[in-house]
Amino acid sequence: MINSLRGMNDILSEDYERFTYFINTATDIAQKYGFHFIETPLLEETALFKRSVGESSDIVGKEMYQFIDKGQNDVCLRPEGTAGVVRAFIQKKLDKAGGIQRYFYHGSMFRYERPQKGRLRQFHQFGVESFGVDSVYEDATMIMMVSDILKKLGIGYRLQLNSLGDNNCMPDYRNKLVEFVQERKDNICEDCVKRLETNPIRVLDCKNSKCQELYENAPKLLQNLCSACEDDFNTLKKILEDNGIKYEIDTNLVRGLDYYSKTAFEFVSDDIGSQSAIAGGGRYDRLVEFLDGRSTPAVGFAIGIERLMELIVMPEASRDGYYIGAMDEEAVNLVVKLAHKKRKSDKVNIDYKAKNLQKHLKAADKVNAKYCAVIGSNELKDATIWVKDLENKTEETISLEDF
RNA sequence: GUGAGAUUAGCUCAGUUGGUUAGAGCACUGGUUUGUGGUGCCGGGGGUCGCGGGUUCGAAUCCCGUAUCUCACCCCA
Repeated sequence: MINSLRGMNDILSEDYERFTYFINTATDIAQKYGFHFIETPLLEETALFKRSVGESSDIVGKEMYQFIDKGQNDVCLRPEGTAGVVRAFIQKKLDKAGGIQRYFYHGSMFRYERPQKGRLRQFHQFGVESFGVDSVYEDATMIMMVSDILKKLGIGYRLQLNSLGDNNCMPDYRNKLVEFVQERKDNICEDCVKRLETNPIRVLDCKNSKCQELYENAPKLLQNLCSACEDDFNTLKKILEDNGIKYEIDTNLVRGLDYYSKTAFEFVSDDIGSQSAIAGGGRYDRLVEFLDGRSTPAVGFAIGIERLMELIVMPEASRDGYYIGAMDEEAVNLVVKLAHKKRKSDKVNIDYKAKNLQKHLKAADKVNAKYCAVIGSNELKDATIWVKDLENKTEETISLEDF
């Protein structure tokens, strides 16, 4: 027997219902915010992710499904969605077109990791990218959108906020931090020593409690912002407060992808185990330029669908459509014909075997049909059909023409 | 990549110190006082006990390997 690969799941039945319910509600909300769907390839040139996500990140460094294709191209399955959308944005010359472009997408992402709760090798994200708006109102709008989606799905969350600064203040801050950490180099963990070289900001995010103790008095990002960044951050907080969205400031929140600047946010759930980040995003004003486009401000977020699955509160399934059955072998043909006709307007389940009434009612109940319609020898005789409303428990026998 | 625990019927799980044809509930299916469901009664099918080796007269049970799942670390959605 051949099984699916490690960390790659089939989605069917109830899971699929949940999955599509999520996609539908998220899509609906994104469209209400004025976003348009975009689909980008699952396979991209490896260089795209090396440049955007960053070679120092774990995602690119050790988690990519990367290979050389038959044309000797270095390609990989996308590990995240933003890079592809930005690539498309530039390729279609929308950066030159100016104005505002807003997109949403959903689809499979691939990371070669050890699977655990809330983490798969092929997983699904729903994401949104907005180009051409430098106002912090857009950042707030992103957060409101995630909040709307989660609320609509009945999911509780905590919102964590931080500002990563911009080209103006970040380099200075980074130097300060490096200096601070260098002085304590002998006592920090191996990973942090590495981070010092590759991406020093990430030491803040280190899970090692000894390191965290040492960094407690480290210079804080938020206290080293330039006035423009600080103003924006304060405005953002104000907008969120005005719109009734609670947040926590987390000065150590560092997004794992290199392209973020200024606003960074993460939605976390306390109900799903250790992989608690259910959505994350922020501003990435430098990325378009970095990928050879004309400098364009941008913000976005992504939601991890699998992590939400068990948290989604599904609306109650109501009875729907018809179940049609025959009690007489001779009526089966007729039943098939009726189902074909009825399916033009309603959902119809049908049984091809003649059975007694009790069996049909049970079967109709099982598929959650609203009506159970049955033809037996009596009905066959006078060209009628017996229809029972399973919800209201009423029944009637009507002519086939009226059915 | 590291660590821990699992893997027996479609699903959830029993299986006593290794000992005859491996069980239950649910699901599926058939019958039922001859046409009324979600909540009756009686019956039936379905498992090479994850896979591959080994120990033994004998292995679901003990040992080794391997795959997958789960949880955690790391990282992230």
